[in-house]
Amino acid sequence: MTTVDKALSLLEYFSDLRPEIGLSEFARLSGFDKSAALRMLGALVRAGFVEQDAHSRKYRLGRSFLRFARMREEAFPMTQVLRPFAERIAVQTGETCHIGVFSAGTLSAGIVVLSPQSNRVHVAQGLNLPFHATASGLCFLAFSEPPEARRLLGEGPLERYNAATMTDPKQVLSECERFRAQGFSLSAANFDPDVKSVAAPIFDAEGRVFATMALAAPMIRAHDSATIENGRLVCAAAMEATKAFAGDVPGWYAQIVTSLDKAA
Amino acid sequence: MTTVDKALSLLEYFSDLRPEIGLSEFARLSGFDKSAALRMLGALVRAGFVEQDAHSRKYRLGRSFLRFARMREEAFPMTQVLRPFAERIAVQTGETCHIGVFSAGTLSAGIVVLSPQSNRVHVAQGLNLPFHATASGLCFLAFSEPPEARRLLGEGPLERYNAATMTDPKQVLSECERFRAQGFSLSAANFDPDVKSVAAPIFDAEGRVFATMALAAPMIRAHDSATIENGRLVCAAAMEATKAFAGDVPGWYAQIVTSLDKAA
DNA sequence: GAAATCGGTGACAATATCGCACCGTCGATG
DNA sequence: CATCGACGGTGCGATATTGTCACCGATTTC
Repeated sequence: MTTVDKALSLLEYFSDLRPEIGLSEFARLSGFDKSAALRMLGALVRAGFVEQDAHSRKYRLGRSFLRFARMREEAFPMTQVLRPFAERIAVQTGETCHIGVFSAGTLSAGIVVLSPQSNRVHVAQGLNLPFHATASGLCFLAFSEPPEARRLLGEGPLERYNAATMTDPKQVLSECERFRAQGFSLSAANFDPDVKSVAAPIFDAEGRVFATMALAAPMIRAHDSATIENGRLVCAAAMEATKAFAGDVPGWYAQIVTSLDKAA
Repeated sequence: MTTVDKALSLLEYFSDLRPEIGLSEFARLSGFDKSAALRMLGALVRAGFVEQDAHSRKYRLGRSFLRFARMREEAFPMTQVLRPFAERIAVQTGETCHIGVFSAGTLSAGIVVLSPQSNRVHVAQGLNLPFHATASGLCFLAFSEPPEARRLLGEGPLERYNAATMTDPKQVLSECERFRAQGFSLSAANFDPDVKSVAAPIFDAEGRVFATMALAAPMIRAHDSATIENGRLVCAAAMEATKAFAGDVPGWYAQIVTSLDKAA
C-alpha cells in the first residue's frame, strides 16, 4: 500500500451521513497517526479534494470534484448515455429503475429514475448498494470474476438489514452462480423488507461488469410473473445500454438473454 | 512536496483537449520518471480516480469523481445555491452570466447561464478562465491577498490571446488595484476580441474570494453606460449570492457596493 | 478548575520512493 | 520484411519521505 493509496483512502470515510470529519476522527477511523493523517490531508487540501472549515477546523470534500466530474462526463459521457435506458424501462414497467455504478470497491446508485406510480420504491441518488443484500450488489458479484467477488464480500458474517438478509458469504456466492446462469439477479426483502428487485449487468469495453441496472418494485406488485417479466426486460435494457456505452457483451451472456426472450 | 501532491498533480494534465494520457506522456508532461508515474497512476486507478483503457493503455479520469461530486453537492450544495442568482441576472441584463469557481490553482466556469438573446456570448461549461485575461480572473486576483495574486500570475510574460491582452504581471496587478477599489473588474477584448465583461467576487465563510460572477456582452452592446450598469448589478447579485452561500462579505466591500447603488 | 480532547508540531528511526538500466511489444519507415 | 524508435512496464540500490511518539496551547467537559 503506497502513501497515495493511504491518502486517497481517507476520502472514503466521507458519506452522506458523515460529510465533515475532524483530524482526530480521521486518525481514529483510519488507524493512521494524527501526524500522518494531517500530512495527507494537507496534500488533499492543496489539490482541492478536501477543504477545511476555518471555524470548526473540520474537513469536507472539496471543489475539485465538481471540476473533474464535469471533465470526465464531457470526455466520457457515461451518465448521459445510460440515463435514457433507465428512463425508458421505468416507464415501460412502471417501477423505479436505478443504475448502480462501481468505483473503488463500492457500488452506489449513480442514476435513479423513480416509478411514475404513486406507490413506488424510493432510491436515493448516491445510495450505497451493499453487495450481499441488494439485487444490484448480487448482480455485480454474479458477473464479476469469482475471486474478485470473494474479495468484495470479505470474510463475513455480513451485515444484517432484516430477517431475510443473507449473512454467510458462501450462501451469497452460491446464489450468485444461479443468477449468473439465469442472466439477472433477484433480491426479495434482503435490504428493505417490502421491496423485491431484479438487476442485470452492464459491461465495459473489456467485457467486465462495471454497472448494474435494477428494477425495484413494492412487494405487493411483485408476484412471480411480474418479477420474471421485469427480469427479462431489465436484461434486454442493460444489454442495449452496454452497446450504447461501447461496452462488450460477452457472447455467452447475449445467448442467455436471447433465450429469455424466446421463452417469453 | 509530498508524494501525494505529486500523484494528484498528474490529474491536472487532463483537460477537455487532452482527455486521455499515456504513461510516457505523463512522464514527459510532469517531469517524473516513468516508473514513478506508473506507481502513482496505480494508486489513482485503485481509488477509481483514473481508469485505463484496456486497448490503448491510455489513462482517463475515473468514475469516482462522479460519486464524490454528488456527495459534495449533497452535503454542500454550492452549484444549486449559486445558479439561481446567475439565472436571475442573465434574464435581468439579457447577457450571458457565468460563475467562475477556483480550485487547486485554476479558475473555471462552473456555472453558465446563456443570454436569452440570439446575439450572445457563448461560454462553455468548465472553460478555463485565465487570471490575466478575463474579467473573472482579474476579479479573482483583485480580491485575493496580493501575495497570492502574485503567486498565481507567476513571473510572466503571460500568454497573449490577442492584441489587447495584458502580458506584464505588473500591469495586471496595478489594474487589479483599480478593480478592487471599484468593486468589480472589467475586461474588454483581453480574451475574446469581441467581448466585454464585468465580474464581481463571491466570498466564502472566511471572507476569502473563492468564486466570481461575470457578465459577458458582445462589444456591440457594451457601451459605457451599459457596462457600468452591468457592473453595479453583478456586484449586487454576487453579494446576495455570497450571503445565500453563508459566505462573509467583508465590511469594506459591502460599503463599496452600497455606494455604487446610491450613485445609480 | 482539573481533566480530557481537540488541532497541530518537531524529530528520529524505518521504509517507501526516485532514478536508472533494461525488457518485450507494437507500428512506422526504409 | 528488417530496423528503428517509442511504447508500457519491471527490478533494484541509493536516498528522501514517511511512521511514530512525545509534546504544545487552546477548547470543551464535567
